[in-house]
Amino acid sequence: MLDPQLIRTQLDDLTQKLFLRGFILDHARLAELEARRKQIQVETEQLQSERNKRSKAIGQAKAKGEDVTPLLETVAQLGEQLKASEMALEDIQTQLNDILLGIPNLPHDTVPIGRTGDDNVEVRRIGTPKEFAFPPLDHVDLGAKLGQLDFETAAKIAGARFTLIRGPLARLHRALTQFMLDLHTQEHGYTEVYVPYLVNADSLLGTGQLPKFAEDLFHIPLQNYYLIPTAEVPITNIVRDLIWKTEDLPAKFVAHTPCFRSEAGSYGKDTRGMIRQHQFEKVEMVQWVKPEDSYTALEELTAHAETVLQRLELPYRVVSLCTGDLGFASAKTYDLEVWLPGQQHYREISSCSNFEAFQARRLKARYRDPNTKKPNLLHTLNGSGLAVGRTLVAIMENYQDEGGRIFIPPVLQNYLGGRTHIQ
RNA sequence: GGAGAGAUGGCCGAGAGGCUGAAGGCACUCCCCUGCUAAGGGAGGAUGGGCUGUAGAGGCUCAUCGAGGGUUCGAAUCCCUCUCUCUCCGCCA
Repeated sequence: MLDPQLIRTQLDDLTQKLFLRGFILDHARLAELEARRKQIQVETEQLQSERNKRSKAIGQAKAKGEDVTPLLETVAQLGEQLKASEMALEDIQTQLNDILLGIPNLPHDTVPIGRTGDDNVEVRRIGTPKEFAFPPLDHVDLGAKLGQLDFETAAKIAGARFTLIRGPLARLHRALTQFMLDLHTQEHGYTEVYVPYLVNADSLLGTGQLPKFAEDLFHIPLQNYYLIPTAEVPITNIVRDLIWKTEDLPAKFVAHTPCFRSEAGSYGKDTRGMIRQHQFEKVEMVQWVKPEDSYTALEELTAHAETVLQRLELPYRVVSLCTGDLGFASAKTYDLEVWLPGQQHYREISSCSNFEAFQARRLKARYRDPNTKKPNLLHTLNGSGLAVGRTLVAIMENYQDEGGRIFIPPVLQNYLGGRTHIQ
């Protein structure tokens, strides 16, 4: 959520910045609602003040043993008036709040301006795609050849967009999460957390998935739980409604969780293979930091994710998302895209974002500023480190040989009991 | 699932219709005292919002005692619903 002050004081500027990311703000309606809000709120508070004064007087008169009936008469219609005013205020505040909750974050000044993914800017490219002496297969064919990747059985058990992995490949998949967690906890200073995979609506509201993106989520209506679409939700909500100890900043947490996404609206997109699934594993890094540190933190967080790719010796590039491609809550995002020989394309494998105070405002996530001694909103960040399923895909495709064997990257071999390849 | 108890400021903990935005304590900030530390004395201080403004100085004001409704001129305090926590029994990985 944006600072409501911006709507009062810098509506034009705001409208313009939001336009850059493709969001049309209903400027006139907002201005009108805001004017009415101001009038009604002042009115309501005056009435409340009046009521408080008179009630206090009644109490004092009563204490002295005086007759209070004349005083009671003077308050008689005040109650009705107040009730009507309060209802009007509540109504308008609900309207304003609904609008506010639907407004995306403002892009940071360093975010490239553009409309679609084609306008994203490549920041750097690390590693060189391997030249294969044969036409490299994609992971689906490789998995079928190995007999270890089975989409048909998964479809029977659950439906489309699910995967069944067998044997050594399943172990490799598990090894990847262990490797990633070990790296981030042992070398990057993150605290591992185990979190709920089902969350309530408040948590999703806090991180920004609700109310706008309900159709992307799996919802369990009976108990009113939602399956998490990313560990960002449970981890970031650790700070909800808290004043975090300033000496415990920056806070850095990492978790491995499954992620569940309905993928509504992506029909026909990435239908082949395990690139886009209803259920996938991810190792997620989350930080909350002082506002002045958040852009340094974004660079560090991105580097932490990159380290995974570097250790796995996978070629990748870093892309700065343009204003039009930015996620709803993000002020700035770097995507890491790994090279997939089977597709001859770089594909997103991690997304690292700085949300500034956008989530923190919804979450009431604060710290005490040592200078002012006042609570202040934190900045939150997160990034995948990495998406495990896609990492498995990347390893299969980049480490295949002509016979369809998959070599295991050296850093992973210990996690697989010394195994050097899968066949 | 059954029976009971509870939820109050950064933390602990009183309060049981009006003078309580909330005693007391801890932690915190400032001052005094002390050779240093410890101890002691004094002062301050919740959070969020609105209006005004010499616009992070001030002034006025509203809301908030788990959440949401209700009763009342007036609710932390009474009533209803919900959530969560704890204890005992049952069940279970």
